[in-house]
Amino acid sequence: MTTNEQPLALPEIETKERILAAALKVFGEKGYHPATMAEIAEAANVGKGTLYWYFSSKEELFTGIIEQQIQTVNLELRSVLEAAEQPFPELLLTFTKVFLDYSYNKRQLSRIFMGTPLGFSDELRARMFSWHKEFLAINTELIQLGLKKGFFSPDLEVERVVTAFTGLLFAFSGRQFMEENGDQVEAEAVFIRDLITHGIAHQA
Amino acid sequence: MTTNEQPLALPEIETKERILAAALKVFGEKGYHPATMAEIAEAANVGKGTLYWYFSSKEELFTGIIEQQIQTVNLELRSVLEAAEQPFPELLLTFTKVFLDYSYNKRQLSRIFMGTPLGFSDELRARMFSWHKEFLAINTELIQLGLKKGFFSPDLEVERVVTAFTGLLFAFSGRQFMEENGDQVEAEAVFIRDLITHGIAHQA
DNA sequence: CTCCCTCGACCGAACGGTCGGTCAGTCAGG
DNA sequence: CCTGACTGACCGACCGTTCGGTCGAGGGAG
Repeated sequence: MTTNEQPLALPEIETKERILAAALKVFGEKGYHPATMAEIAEAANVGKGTLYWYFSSKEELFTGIIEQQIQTVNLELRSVLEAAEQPFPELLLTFTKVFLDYSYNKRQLSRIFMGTPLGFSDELRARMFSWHKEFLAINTELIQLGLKKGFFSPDLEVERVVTAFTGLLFAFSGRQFMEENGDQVEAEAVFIRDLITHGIAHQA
Repeated sequence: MTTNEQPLALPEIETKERILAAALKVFGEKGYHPATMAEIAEAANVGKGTLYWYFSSKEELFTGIIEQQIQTVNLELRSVLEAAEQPFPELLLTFTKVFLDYSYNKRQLSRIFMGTPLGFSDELRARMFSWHKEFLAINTELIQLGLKKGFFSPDLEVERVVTAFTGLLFAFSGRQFMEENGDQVEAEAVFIRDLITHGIAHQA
């Protein structure tokens, strides 16, 4: 109990982490179908067979990496909702910033996540569907919190608001085709909050 | 000159149209990579070789079909901008409606268009990039028109507004993962216009 | 009208290449 | 010397593309 601190990192874990990181990179750069296992193996500095020691298939590797990433964002977002005694516009701002921060840093994730959910096995498609629903659920919580706090008019359709909000999040997180002028997270989050609260027409 | 009216439709044209329609369908359902030429051929009721009589490669077939579709939307959108003596909020509404109408009917297109631009040849990637830029250009025209008409405050960053607007368009056109409650085009377009003009907070 | 030749749209078996997945084997550590 | 992490040559399935060939319409000659 005294000797085995953390010095010798279990090689098992290290390799698995290396594979996951490489998979995120390669899947993020090329998308699911064009990414090859050989490429991932090379990027992880392991043999192709090693991938199959840790993961039973390309799909499992893919779902593994995505689920891990999504849980990270979702956790962060949920913690924003929990610590929510700020007034709603502040909350909206923080939420937006957390999301944008995350997706600027892990650009690959949003690329994959935004990507067409097409041409996958039924199982994978269902999985992606449920990820998306979970993400929508968190956003719905946010919006409903706004409703409860009297920020939104009660006759607004929640689903519609959620669609709009996530659309804005994705649009600013992605900029997938364009060059990045990232790290304007603050300004962009403010813009989104303002757009939602009072619009962007010249005069009120 | 008197006899050869249009009775015998040139079989050539008919087949090519059939292939294009089949390609739109299959690419739209599965995305670029998982779609196979065999599948497209089957859907078009032609032999696989026939595809190569009309198109020199899978990529060319793909770019052909997309370019045709995109030009259609772009043309419609531009015509909205041209006939623009309406006040700006009306214009915004019409523009949005046209876009949503189109993409509800041709759902495949927006799926492909929104899809990850990943794992393509450099040439195809560049092509997709330019399609996207063209679409952004049209939206920029719209926003700039709003600026000229004094609808937007002059110190708003145009690019930011365009990003937000296209994000909203895509979010409502897509609903890619969700069931469709389409044909609410009118209501959704109104929602977007209102969001932009005065926000959706409870009181002004 | 008929025979035959030409032509080009169309076909699908086959080819070459790629990729996910396998497995017999290696080797370091205990 | 056993165990288990790890390897990479290899396999079979699949896919884009090619190519030799079919078929039927058109048209010219008899």
